[in-house]
Amino acid sequence: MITLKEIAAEAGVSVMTVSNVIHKNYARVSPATVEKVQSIIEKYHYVPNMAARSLVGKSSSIIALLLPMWYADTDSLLFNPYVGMLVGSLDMLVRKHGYYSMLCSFREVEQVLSFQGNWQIDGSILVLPHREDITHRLVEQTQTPLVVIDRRFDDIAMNSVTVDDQKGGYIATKHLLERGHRRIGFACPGYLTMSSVLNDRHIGYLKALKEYGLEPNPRWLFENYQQQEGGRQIGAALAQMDDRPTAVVSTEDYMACGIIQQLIQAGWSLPRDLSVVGFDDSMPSQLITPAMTTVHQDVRLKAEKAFNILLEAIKNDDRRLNRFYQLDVSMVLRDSVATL
Amino acid sequence: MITLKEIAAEAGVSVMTVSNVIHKNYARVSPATVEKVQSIIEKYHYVPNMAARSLVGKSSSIIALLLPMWYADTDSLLFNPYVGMLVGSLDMLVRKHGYYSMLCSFREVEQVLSFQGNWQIDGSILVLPHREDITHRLVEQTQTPLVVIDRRFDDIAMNSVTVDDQKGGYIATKHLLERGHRRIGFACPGYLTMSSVLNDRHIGYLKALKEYGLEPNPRWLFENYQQQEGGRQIGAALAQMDDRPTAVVSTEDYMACGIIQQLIQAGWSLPRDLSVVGFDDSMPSQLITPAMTTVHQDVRLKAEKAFNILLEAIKNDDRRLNRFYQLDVSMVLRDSVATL
DNA sequence: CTGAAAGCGCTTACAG
DNA sequence: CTGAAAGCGCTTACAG
Repeated sequence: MITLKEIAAEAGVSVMTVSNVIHKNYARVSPATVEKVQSIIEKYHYVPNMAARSLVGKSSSIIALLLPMWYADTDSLLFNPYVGMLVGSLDMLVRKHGYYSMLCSFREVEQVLSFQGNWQIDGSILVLPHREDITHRLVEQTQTPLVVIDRRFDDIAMNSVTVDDQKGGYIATKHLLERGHRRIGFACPGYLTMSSVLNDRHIGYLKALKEYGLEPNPRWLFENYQQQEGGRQIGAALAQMDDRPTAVVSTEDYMACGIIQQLIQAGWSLPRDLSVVGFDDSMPSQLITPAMTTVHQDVRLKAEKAFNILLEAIKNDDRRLNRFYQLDVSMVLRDSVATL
Repeated sequence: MITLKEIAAEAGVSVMTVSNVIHKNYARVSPATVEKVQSIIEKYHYVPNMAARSLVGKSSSIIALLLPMWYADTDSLLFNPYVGMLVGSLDMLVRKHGYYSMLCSFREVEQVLSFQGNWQIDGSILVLPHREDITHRLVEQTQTPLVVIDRRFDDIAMNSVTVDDQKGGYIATKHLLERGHRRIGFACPGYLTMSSVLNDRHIGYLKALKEYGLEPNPRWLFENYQQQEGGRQIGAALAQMDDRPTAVVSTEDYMACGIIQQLIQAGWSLPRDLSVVGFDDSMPSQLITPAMTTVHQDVRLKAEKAFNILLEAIKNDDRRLNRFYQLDVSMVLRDSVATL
């Protein structure tokens, strides 16, 4: 690895002249010198040492992608395909803008703060922050710009990008109502009251029912484990019920998949015997049969909005600009809803 | 952010004594001094500046996770759930061993080399390297330890972890043969001859057929687009055939999902009308109905083996130790194969 | 047990 | 247009 010093020696100029050429401060260097230095740079494939830059400058060019490990000790958040999609999209933006992505799996706020200090991170993006307490403390204590995806607090200045979850719950339910359903259940993981995301989706559900003059039936609120396992349990419960709904809105595609799978295995014909609407339009929703009608969110756009806010916060050197973007949602109609 | 210098000043000792305390060189510092310095470190939550360390030492503590962008210009490799699983597993190991993960999406070898120089990367792991030419050049030209996952070259020293693909193709086919099938097709993406991975799976398939005295039927070699789309095309083709197989081995779960989905939509009953075996045991294989019988590979173990080899290469300061590990595969029996 | 010195590769004022 | 100097935060010999 060749250094500025060696280039300077070979060109017979000072180190800072080479530095000026690299940074294209051509006003400060004669064209002849520029050319000479340039050719040596190319000859040796000079690449700057970012550690040295980071040390002297105020910027490290590193963006931290914060991945909480609040679910399982041995699982990475990247096992979740939605997170893969989000992190992948973010990384492409990071690279495109000349930054570098570092992964930071963490359990405690302190780990993030250490990490940020270790690398003089320019900014961070937090993904899938289900734990409200830790997220709140992180927002309070971070010393560098931070954007939180999928979570917003009203009592503190913060940057975030969320999805219009209320609308999502609303249009999912409304779609079923328009197809003639009046007995509509709601399926979600068992921490409905703890998660504003889930809670908003539920509020949207209630709102749509109300518009049709319907009362929610408490027996049709299915709280269970998350993902497929919970869905299978709910499917099994549905199969046992006398007074069952004709349709279910699920707050997760994976849970909806579990419901569908369980019932098909029990011999039901879907969507005839039960209509299901999922949430997120994640990959399996189009792989299963019947392909799932679901609430779509644009994950790439989400990444873009988050990154743009982060960029702005970095430029303004303001760790909490208090910027906010709410993504729209839309229905993707496939085959898991029957018209009554 | 407090620095060594400031801690030294407050403790009334030299910078290098503080450094010795941090590195636990207690033999070189009196217990009283250790305690005094320790308390100041804790009081101010000192964290080392990794850029400075990287600059002075030989190690940056950064591991690069190399993600080729040879598929689509706008897609990250992390959109692939298998890659998410792998990268997530790797990141957990990286963190556990005191390293840091940087993502490096790239298209050309030169980008990787620059990246490695920029950050004085300690080591790199390359994931999903379908492009043989670029991978080969990368192995030749890398200046730092590198482990390649899923690809091996015989003409050059390299570190790699692969899967016993030949065995995979063999046991998948054998399973069908044991269940009474004699008319068995093979479905794969259209670059069978270019990919040693796919080719090995095909060799295993042929070997199993041969054991049963069967000739492969060229009409039952289905090459198509990759993933679900190709599977759907193959499903459509199968639906049209007169002389069709009773079972298909697919080199990809996603492709197998497409086949299954297409045929169910065409009114077929699976596995009665067609048996399907997938490959990889990726997440959707258990979400669909019928749940898919597939060849399982242990992605976590794969990550572990790759990381261990990398660690060894780093310790030995040898960029091409020429270490190699081949993962075993096994059948996961679910519901997509009928007994004839 | 403790410290003064040199240096990693770069950038940032400053002087000419 | 060009350069000498200082310094970012740390570690590594070396001397005592």
